[in-house]
Amino acid sequence: MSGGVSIVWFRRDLRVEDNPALAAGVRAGQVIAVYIWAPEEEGHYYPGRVSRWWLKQSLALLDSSLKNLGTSLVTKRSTDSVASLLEVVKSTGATQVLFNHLYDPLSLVRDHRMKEVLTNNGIAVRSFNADLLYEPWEILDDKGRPFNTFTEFWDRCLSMPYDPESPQLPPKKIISGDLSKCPSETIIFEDESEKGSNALLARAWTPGWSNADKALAAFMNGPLLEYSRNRRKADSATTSFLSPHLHFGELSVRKVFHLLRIKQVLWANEGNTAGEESVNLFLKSIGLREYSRYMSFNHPYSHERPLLGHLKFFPWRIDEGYFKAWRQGRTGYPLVDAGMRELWATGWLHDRIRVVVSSFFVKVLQLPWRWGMKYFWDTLLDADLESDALGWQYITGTLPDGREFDRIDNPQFEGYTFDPNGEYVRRWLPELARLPTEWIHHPWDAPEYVLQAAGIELGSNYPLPIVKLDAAKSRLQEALAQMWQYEASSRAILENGLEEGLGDSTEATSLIAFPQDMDEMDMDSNAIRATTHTTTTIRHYEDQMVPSMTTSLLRGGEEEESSSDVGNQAEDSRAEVPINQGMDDTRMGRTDDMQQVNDITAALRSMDDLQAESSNTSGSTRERDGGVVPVWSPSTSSFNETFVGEDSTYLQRHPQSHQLVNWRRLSQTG
DNA sequence: GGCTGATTAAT
DNA sequence: TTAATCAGC
Repeated sequence: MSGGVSIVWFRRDLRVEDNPALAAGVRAGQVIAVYIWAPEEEGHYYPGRVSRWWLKQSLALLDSSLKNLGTSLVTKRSTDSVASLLEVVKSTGATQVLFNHLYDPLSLVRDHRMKEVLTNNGIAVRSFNADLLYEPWEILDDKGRPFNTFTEFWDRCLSMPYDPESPQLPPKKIISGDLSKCPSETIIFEDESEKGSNALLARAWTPGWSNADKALAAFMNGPLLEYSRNRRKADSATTSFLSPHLHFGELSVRKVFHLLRIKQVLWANEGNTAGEESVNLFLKSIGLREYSRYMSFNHPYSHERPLLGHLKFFPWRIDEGYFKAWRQGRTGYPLVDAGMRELWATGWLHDRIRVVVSSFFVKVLQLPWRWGMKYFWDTLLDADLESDALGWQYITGTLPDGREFDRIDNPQFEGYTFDPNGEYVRRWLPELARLPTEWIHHPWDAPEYVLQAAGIELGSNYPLPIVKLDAAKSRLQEALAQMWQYEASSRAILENGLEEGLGDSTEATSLIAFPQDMDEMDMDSNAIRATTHTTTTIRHYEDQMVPSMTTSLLRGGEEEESSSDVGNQAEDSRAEVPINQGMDDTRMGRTDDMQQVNDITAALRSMDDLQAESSNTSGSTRERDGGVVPVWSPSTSSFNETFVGEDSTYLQRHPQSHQLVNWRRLSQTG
């Protein structure tokens, strides 16, 4: 292979350090580094404004690093990244393509297709792990099945018989391939209207892999020590600020892991238990990121479907007024509103506050969790499909180890926990700045003279609670009762064998469309065309395993009518929304009966999908450093047996729930 | 040192 | 809510 030309396809691995694909290219001879911008392939998940801003800076820094090493980054604007890649291969005479793995559902499918297309064109394709401590298929329980609770997963990660790969140094020099026939194309990452807002971001953030390294050092030499003590503050100053760097792969998580471990040993030797504990906690948050990829790989639809089936029947409120009030920070609950204002203003939110606002969204407002997830996607600087899907499913209670759905968190109490002095609220809600701490998290209880002295007129310059908590509690009980009822009737339909007629006669989907005021954007059907047949290619150990996904499963995303940029919409309409003077519950639209019928039929349909799923592919094993690593197969992935285990307390308390999505039963029939 | 009620964190 | 840890007896 020496002397050959390799394409190194950069995606979310925007670093030269500890980048296995790049290193392999350098070893093999000449390198052509390529970045392809094809956001239309992301469908609904076209990157938001702040995310694009970050990407632009990060690519510029990567390019300059590559230039110092001897080549430069070729950028391409495309609507079909596989076709573009093939073009680059042909125009440069490359003989192999190297890339690092991604685990979001769209990438899994696209990368698999890419591999097939290139291989059919006689091009060698090799892929690597650069994003995780361990590949998802390496972490299995004693029976060889994937874990379905985080704690078990993470315990296993920390007790693996072999350590995560050690981070590699950057190459000293790159021999560039001939770029003359492969010119870069200009990529437009921001439009004129976005530039003003983006200018502010540069004050707080410095994207790019070398800056990520500095941020890591700053965190490890500073806030890390106090991490366990400080993590309960709404104030972000004590967090690592690494998540956007990690999202774009500017920072190697393996490097983070190894450095943390070294630090931990040092502190342990000094008897510094607080420091030791802090490292454990921070590692856990790294672990959650790992787990999000793990879940996405094993359940490639988890960004749009609840993993516990009964939630399909929850009667979400399709209420754009609620949605808007939440986005604008006008719910009347100061901690929630402060969070939403901070998110809007900065693209950032402390993890604790993300939990607060999303829990409020799902349980008090009863809005569909995917709307909230989409808004996070559009506005967060560290927007990350896998992490956000995991987070929202956790909050919604659709994971076996998620929060319990029927418990409503109280923003007032959370306020005094996370923001005891009200500083956070005062910073983001200037209209409440003069309110004494005693009332800062529940202004609706404040005596009139206190409000007057603080210049607050509730319902005028700050809203009354959009929904009172006791009302929210009873509404939630009703909704849950309804959910179980729908679930029971759909189960009855199933057991009576009526599913065929229903399942085939409708195009319904269990997905609730994003609000109509978002721009329509169709998915590129090529991008999500699933491969239902199996290739017999021999896998290299570093190869990407591909969970098989049926077309019908993926089509859920296509069929959906909607949307792209919630964030822009929010911006446009921000000023127009009057303060909500305590909304009348009866005005709130529920998903109507038709929607419920659709949901039920869709649930039935998805069972067909699952059955189709289980008939695909076959498993095998292969060597890895002397150990045997299972290759992905349906029996170790996805849909069978998962979440019906006895280990889930939620399911124990709600035994009805797993009748519907009993994947063990499904895979037997499939 | 062991019991008991309070506190807290929970993926 | 519950399990685990902690303070105080």
